[in-house]
Amino acid sequence: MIYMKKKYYSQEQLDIATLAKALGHPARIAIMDYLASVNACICGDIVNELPLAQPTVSQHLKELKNAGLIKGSIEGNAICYCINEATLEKFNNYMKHITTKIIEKNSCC
Amino acid sequence: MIYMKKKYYSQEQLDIATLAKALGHPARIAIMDYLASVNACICGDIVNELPLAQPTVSQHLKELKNAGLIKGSIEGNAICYCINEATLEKFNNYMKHITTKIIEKNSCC
DNA sequence: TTTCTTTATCGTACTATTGCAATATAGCAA
DNA sequence: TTGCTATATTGCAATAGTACGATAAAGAAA
Repeated sequence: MIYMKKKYYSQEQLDIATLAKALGHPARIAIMDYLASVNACICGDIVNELPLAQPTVSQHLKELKNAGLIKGSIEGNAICYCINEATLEKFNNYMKHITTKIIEKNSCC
Repeated sequence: MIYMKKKYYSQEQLDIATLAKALGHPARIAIMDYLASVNACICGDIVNELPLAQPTVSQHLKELKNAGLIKGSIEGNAICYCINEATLEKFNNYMKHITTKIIEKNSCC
């Protein structure tokens, strides 16, 4: 018997997957780490912090920015990047939500 | 002037990126959602839950399993999957850690 | 103005991911 | 045994991601 496929993806599932995907590369995790650890918002120092060429770092920054995980503001001829707390919070809440749901139940394996 | 690249990625950064990458697809988020919401650990019902063919679902389950996000146990000729809480917790802790670091500082943009 | 500095974009090569039909495997039922 | 059910694997086509050299853009400095 052929079953009907029950559903496509919800907007929330799409959103969370986009955020996770943006975080799904060590270079981008390293950028987030770095931005979180630096007192002020630093721009192109990230290039010196990573084992990657400048265009590659720029590309990773663009992806993080597109996902809403970081913000960039122009400062002279440099650009100041920093983490967008709100987006990170949204992601954390979703993950916490899933985790809580499991802990409430008795898992069977 | 040519700067030396300061570092490569830490093991933690590699691990977290792997977890994020595994979560970086709506189908795999939907699987996690479903596993979290179902009272008992269900196996191939996931195929009926998603708009994907069985081999594709099997592939996504394999990736989640490889990342350590889910566990599978054989039950007759079926396989019972469930979320690996420990891995999810590890991921959540890391994300929480980054978020906390930012909130402590005054971000500048 | 010219030059330097900083970041973004383009073009391209390479690699990885996604999805599925077909097939294989493995246990259960008869 | 044969057939059925549940998953996994293979093979392949299409798409997406990664990395970087070359170059562009745009403000700062001289």
